[in-house]
Amino acid sequence: MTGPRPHPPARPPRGRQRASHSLDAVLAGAVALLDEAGVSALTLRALAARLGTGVGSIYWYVSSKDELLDRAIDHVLGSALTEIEAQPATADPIDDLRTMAVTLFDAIVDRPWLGGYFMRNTDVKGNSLRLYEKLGQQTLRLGLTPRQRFHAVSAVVGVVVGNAVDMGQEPPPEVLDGIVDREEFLGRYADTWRALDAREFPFVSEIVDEFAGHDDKEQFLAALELTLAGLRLQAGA
Amino acid sequence: MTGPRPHPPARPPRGRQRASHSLDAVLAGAVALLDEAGVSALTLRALAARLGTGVGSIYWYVSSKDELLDRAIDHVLGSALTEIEAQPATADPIDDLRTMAVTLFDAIVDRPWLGGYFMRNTDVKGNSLRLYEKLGQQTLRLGLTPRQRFHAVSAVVGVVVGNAVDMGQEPPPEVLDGIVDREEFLGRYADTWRALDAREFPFVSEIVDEFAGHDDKEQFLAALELTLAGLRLQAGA
DNA sequence: TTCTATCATAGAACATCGTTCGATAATCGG
DNA sequence: CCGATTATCGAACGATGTTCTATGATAGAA
Repeated sequence: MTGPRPHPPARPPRGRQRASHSLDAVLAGAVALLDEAGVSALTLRALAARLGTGVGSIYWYVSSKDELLDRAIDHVLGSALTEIEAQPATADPIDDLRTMAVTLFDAIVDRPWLGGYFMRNTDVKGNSLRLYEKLGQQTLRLGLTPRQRFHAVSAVVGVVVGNAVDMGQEPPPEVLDGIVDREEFLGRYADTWRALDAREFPFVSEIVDEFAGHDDKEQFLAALELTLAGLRLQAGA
Repeated sequence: MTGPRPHPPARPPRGRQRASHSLDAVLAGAVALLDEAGVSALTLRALAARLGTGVGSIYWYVSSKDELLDRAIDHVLGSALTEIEAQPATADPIDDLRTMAVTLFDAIVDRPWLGGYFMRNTDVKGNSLRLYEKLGQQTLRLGLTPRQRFHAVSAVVGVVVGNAVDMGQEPPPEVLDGIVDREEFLGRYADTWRALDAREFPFVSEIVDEFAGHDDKEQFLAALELTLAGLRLQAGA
């Protein structure tokens, strides 16, 4: 084994690039890994390899992997935030609340790995807090007590999170490798349900077809509609 | 280093105990570890030490750590299921739905580690599916389409999950060690929020006091009430 | 009783991961 | 030109999930 070979510059040192890797580059690489293969693919070594640096370098920009994940999440939440801020306000706060929630959900559809870690850190300076604020501002236009407002936003966020964690689960290897598509996977699952005794499982038996062809987005929208209906009722009273 | 010392019987081989460690014993040990210090404490080596065996033995009962976790979850969900099955049905399906959801949530309050992994596997033969069925049976008493029933149950489960994942997060070390209690931790968090500009963060500023003294259970109940109200509206129409 | 196939156990060994650490450039103010 | 700061790299460490082989226990067959 050769000793530690000192510093073969990974990049041509030409030009004046002060820092060959900024924090943004590290975050972008992390997000790319997450997008490609989920949370399990985000590895310090894999990230270093993608950036063409060593593992130690990453720790100069970030103090731990947890912080790396937090910052990566905040990074992508920034896009959702600007998108939400661009949406014009209508006369109905609850309609606006729905639009925002849908935007959030869509962001998670695009990046399923977000599902499990969404709203992990409501840090000041973070985009989570701004998102939270944006949602809350709509409740300020409703005739509610502060506590009701607080609970209303929590409920809406809860609906988003509750429906997103399902998607956050890493799909089984056979569908990830493309051997089996999602439709067939769901179909197999449904078949095991169909084999159940309809007397012991009357509900599952009745909705198995709905499950077999179910759309996550539609499912989320239905759940959102229920809490928004409840909220409208509460605000009207 | 001494060589592999063969087989010091971990248990007195008296009596007729066929297997000194049953699957139930392994699961009980896993649950105990989870209850004591969360998911990060569930380690094959820690579990082996607690059971007084070797790591390899555990793999005789379980094929992977994922399966171990799945089975441990299903193990504790069994208690929740029997508790739910013991609840007498009332005349109002939605009231029963609420009772069941609360029971589920309470189970997660007792075992915060459940939060993140709740409803991970709706395997046949598993208690998740039976729980799902039990919830669904209440919707069968409502005037809804199959799709609406399917969505209703998903919504209720979503509320439970959405409010449970927050609790599933492992608390920071300082509160886990008892140096700082939860109240003070929340208080510090709230203080950083209070320092925000009220013009830029009108909502957060208004609800910061609600947040500082908020109760997870109450928050969950409020969210649940909203979707149940929406559901009642839908069933009535 | 003895033999043998199966049940069950134990822990070393391996690959991978997050993290730490010291060595070493590159850069810049003085 | 020099010290301090900034930035980089990869070896090494400890912990973890998993595999593997060796071995003891057990029960039925001979």
